[in-house]
Amino acid sequence: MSVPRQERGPTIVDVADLAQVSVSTVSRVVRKHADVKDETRARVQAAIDSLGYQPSPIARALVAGRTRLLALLVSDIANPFYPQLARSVEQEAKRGDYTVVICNTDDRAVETRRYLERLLLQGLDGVIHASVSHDEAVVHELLPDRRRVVFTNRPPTDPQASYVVSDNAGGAEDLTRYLLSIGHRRIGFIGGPKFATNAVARVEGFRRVMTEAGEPDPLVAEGDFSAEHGGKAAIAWREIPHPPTALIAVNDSVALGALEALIDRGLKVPDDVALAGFDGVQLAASPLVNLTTVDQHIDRMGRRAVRVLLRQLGRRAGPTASEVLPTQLLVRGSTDSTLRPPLQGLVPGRGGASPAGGRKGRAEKAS
Amino acid sequence: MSVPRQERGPTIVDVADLAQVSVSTVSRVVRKHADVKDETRARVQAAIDSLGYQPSPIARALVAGRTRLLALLVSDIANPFYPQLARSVEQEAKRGDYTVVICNTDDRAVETRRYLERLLLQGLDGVIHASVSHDEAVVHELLPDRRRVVFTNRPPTDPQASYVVSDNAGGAEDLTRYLLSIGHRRIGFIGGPKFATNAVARVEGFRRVMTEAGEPDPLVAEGDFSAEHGGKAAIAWREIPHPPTALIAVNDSVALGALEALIDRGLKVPDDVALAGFDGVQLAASPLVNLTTVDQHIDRMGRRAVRVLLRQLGRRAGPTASEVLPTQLLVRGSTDSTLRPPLQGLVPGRGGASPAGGRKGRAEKAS
DNA sequence: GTGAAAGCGCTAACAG
DNA sequence: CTGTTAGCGCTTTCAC
Repeated sequence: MSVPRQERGPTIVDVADLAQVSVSTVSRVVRKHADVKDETRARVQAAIDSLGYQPSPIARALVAGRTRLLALLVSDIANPFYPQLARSVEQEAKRGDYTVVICNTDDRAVETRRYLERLLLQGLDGVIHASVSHDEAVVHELLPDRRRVVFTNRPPTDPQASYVVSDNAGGAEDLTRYLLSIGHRRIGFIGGPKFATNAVARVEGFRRVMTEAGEPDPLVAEGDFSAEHGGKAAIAWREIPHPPTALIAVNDSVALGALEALIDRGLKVPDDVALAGFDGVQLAASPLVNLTTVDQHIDRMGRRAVRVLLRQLGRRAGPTASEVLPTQLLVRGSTDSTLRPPLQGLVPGRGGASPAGGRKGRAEKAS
Repeated sequence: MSVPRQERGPTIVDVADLAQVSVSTVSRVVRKHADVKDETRARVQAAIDSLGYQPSPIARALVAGRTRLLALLVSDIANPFYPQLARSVEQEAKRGDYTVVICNTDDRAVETRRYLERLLLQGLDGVIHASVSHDEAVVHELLPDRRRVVFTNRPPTDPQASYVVSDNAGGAEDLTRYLLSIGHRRIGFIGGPKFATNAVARVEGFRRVMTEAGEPDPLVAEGDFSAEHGGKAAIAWREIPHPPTALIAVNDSVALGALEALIDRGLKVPDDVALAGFDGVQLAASPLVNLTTVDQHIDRMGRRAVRVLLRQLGRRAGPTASEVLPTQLLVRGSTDSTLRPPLQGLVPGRGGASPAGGRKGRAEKAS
């Protein structure tokens, strides 16, 4: 393993030599810490500038036990929800002079463990946990200090744990009420895995409202967060006696899978079946998709999560903090045919008619 | 800044004490380096196990000047191309016991500089540069050792630089020839920024084939990689005297933007205008999109890039290596109406006809 | 105000 | 085969 060694720049000793002071004085100047005589400070600063000296984070980390490194744990970077979250997390972290590492867990606790073990040894300072895996125990085991972690996207079980999540149940309630209000009675919920507490909360909200509406035992399909699951569930329900007239997917990705599968079967959305998602990813707003959804304000959630984490990291004994953010229902063409439907009527060259074309109503209306 | 200090686990000294040997012996055992008597090794190993000792990467990095940390520079994690690339890069890096940090440059050289400065100080070992920004000079300035960087996605200018890229020109040529072969003469190319060498190569391939076909001055719209740009260019060309009958977008994201804009105007794809992309992102295969594209085999590209980088990192004097990977044309409904068109004929509830439904031909055929 | 000295946890000669 | 000895580059008492 004769690997090339990183060339190092000037060290604190070089600066000290040049400025004719001790290293401790240089250290003080660099950290603008204790009192240093103005003149000395100036001399040291000049030496720093002329050498282009920059302190080594590695050495600092060795001494301080801190790295200004945060990890963002996501389920699947290929699910558009996570890149959106990642961008906002990264941006906010940058403002606090932290760097973010993105880690894909694939919702497997073993991956959570792998990353955490590795990065903690590497000197990780904190974790933004946006993955929904059944791994809370692992996190608490590896990071017993609750202040170093903030859960987002899904609420944690541990009452001590810090989190920034959406009002998942409330959002699902709003959405369900809306579907009932436009006349749907048979509504199917394409759910996520039962270890995902955000998915569970959404199902609960749905169930609650349905029960209130006199539909105490609505259709619910458990599964994972894959588009395939969405597609399969949507199709399976076409075969049953009284197929649902509306579907709610546990998130936009699953909704997209359902939409694709429905299209594949030649079904019309929203006329044959209405469809809604949850998250509010950008893609859902595309005219190709035009999906009714519950907006989590992903950017805000990411920003808030970082703020909360940095606050906890910043003081010695501060308690953990938590936030529940409101959601917003976005009604689009996939449930409301007076708006543009998910898909314009573009038909193959031979046969089939084309629609009126152009816009049909506003593309979207907030709840 | 009274920040909580990371609790540290047992150190090498603890192990040495327990095993009644010197730290160097422990170090040897840990690194399975020099010869250690079996009995000693066993004793040390027992101590390691009982203490649950794990060496500190930070201290190692301080001594070795290496961290087993790689950075993946991407233009925009929200462009589906990059998450797909990131997954394969991450996976391959994991196999070599490296950890990958994903960095968004937004295609701004200043961001490249920011990340690189920061991470190099942090002890970054190598860089997979998949962002296409005009920042090659910055990279070479900050990382003069060419072995520490591999460019992917876009070919670098520096002849010494290592890279793993697709045959961008060739892919564009294949695509253009295909469009000509199905009868298109007026083809518009929605290009990217001129600082992006991959985009430039694609335009060149396009121009070459068009010239050969007797269309020496085809439509080309320069711009950025945004979906907006795709939409605007596609629309703008509807207004000119002889609008193109086919469009090629510099990548799938731009193509998606164009598709959305065309739909928005009530135009039919591929009948009013055919549309193709470049990249081969998963979304392009969706029945909602069904986009003809040039497959870059993103996963393979990411894997190869990591391999090349790790090889260069691994030996002291090995020369830099480079690879150009072949592409594959994927013909789908956005250019071939005998396949399923991008959008099934789903029309609003009132008015408009619905299509035959079900599949129309194979969803896709390789070139 | 400033400096000297002792590490942080590990690796890497160099001796035995 | 194994131990001793220097550091890696920085922070941090504790003196002066």
